[in-house]
Amino acid sequence: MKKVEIKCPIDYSIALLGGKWTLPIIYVLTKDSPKRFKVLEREVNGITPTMLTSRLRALEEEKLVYRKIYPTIPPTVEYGLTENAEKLKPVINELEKFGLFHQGLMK
Amino acid sequence: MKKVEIKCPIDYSIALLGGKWTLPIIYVLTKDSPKRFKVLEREVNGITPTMLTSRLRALEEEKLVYRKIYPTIPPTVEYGLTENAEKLKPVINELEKFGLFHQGLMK
DNA sequence: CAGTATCCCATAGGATACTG
DNA sequence: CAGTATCCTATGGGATACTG
Repeated sequence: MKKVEIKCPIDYSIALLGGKWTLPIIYVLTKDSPKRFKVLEREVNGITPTMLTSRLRALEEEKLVYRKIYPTIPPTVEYGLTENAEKLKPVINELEKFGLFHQGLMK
Repeated sequence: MKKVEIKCPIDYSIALLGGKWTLPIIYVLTKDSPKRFKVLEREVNGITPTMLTSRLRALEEEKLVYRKIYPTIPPTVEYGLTENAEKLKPVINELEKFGLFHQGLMK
């Protein structure tokens, strides 16, 4: 057991999740998934299409989000959480608890 | 990281903790606190004095770290976790678990 | 020892316009 | 609808040198 490198997974997680939009996107998907692009754009407050596309592509590569295309006219694309993303729920839950605590602390 | 008035606790936590060095600094302090500046510089791998100072000042303002100065020659300054920072342990723990899981997933 | 003072840069993120 | 294509900016972060 190398206790010394135990902080690496934390760096790793922060690199993965620490962006401005990553967890907000995942969060709205935890409440209801899958969702269409336009719905995400509306529910993730303040995000632009460019950023949304960019983050969704990354999340796909990281196997946290899947993408399903329906060849309709006009196009329909659905984004949903993968099984792997289930593992994020405790993380989100703890971040939420801490956020609430610290917000209370600072005012 | 900027101080914003964010409603969503998750956005808030990410804004607070999402930087490159914040959690690494806190993490080494969870293992043993307080620590002197030089010790932190050594244990937080890769950090520069500039960044370390910058992050420690922010963490002080956020009441997660305290600073104690001993008027010795040469100067001694100790940094330690506050009680509030205890609330971060579950967050760190979950981030660590997720990091390990996802690292395994991706290789 | 415990920092500052500068200067610099990459890139995350944003604004706007356009398309299959 | 679901994106791209451009272009641009702010700032988080880094390198180096210096000081009370």
